[in-house]
Amino acid sequence: MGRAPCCDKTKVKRGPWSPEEDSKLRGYIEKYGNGGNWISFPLKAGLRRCGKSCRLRWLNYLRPNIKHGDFSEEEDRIIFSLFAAIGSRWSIIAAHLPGRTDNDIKNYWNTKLRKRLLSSSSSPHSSSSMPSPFVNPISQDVKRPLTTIAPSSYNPYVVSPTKAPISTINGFETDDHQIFPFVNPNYLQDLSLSESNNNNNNNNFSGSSGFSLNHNMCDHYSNHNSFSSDVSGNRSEIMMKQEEIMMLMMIDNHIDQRTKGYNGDFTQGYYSNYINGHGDLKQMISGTGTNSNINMGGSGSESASSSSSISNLAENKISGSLLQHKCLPYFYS
DNA sequence: AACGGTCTCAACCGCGGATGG
DNA sequence: CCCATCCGCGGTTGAGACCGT
Repeated sequence: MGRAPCCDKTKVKRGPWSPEEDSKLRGYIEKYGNGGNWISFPLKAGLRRCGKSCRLRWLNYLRPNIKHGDFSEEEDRIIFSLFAAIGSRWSIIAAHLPGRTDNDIKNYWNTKLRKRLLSSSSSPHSSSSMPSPFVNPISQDVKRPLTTIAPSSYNPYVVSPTKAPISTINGFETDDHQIFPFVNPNYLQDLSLSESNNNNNNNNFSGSSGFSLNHNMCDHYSNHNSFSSDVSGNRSEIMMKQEEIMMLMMIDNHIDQRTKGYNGDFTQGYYSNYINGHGDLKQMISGTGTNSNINMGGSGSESASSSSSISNLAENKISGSLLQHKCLPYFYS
């Protein structure tokens, strides 16, 4: 049994609003407000519309101080940062952009920003002024799934005990030189970050500063069982959950900002708590919640001994920045 | 000019959560 | 607690605008 509709669809007008309807809606709200109840609002205001439709029209279009028109670069930057931190929480993102509605931002993301993000990932030297965290110097030298793959169709844990080369797995073709991001929601567990100087771990992708990208996926592919060997010159491929790659975006972005003297607060404590499973990733990145005040100095043997590794990453960006390594994330959807 | 494909964005839909009786 | 109602959100749709041929 489905949910009861909020109103009788046969008795209300649908589709675009006329200037007369707009005027009625605006006039009534300016005079009386919505009366605390959108459902009964149309009757009171003399509109043959669904209450939800009235609410939407008011909030997204008629309400005062709504900003229409192009987004600024600063707004782009804020959207990128917040999306990286919290995902598609459009209402929260909108709260950081006065005059913009969640619907506006959602549309803008879906039609413009996401495409820019994708094109930046396939363009090794993007000239775009927006953050380009997906820029990958070897992006022309990778394979991708040819078409959208259902998440369940790709499961190396079940299908691939023989460690087949990644290029033979569903959808990959050797000669495919394009990149297309997908999101695979299945493999959150396959990736984590840590700060370590242990380069002997085959499941680590180690930057020169001792920063490690731990991944279990490589267990499943004999030709990718060691990222450290791959980064010495050959391509690496890795499956990542969207949230994970967004985290890397944030890291790279913050490292970027640090190199420019930005007074960033995204430092080691966040990593440590993330990799130790102590905190909520979103809270850590967005700086909210109980993990927002984690001290950055580091404590305990591991973090104390590597307290400067994030700084090292910043200072040795060419060798240290994750996304400049030949480690390409694939997205699945 | 005509046509078809693509893009944009206002509007819709249905769900989850909050609230109050 | 349970249930009904409403609100707010995020995903999706589709009409019209735009663009390339």
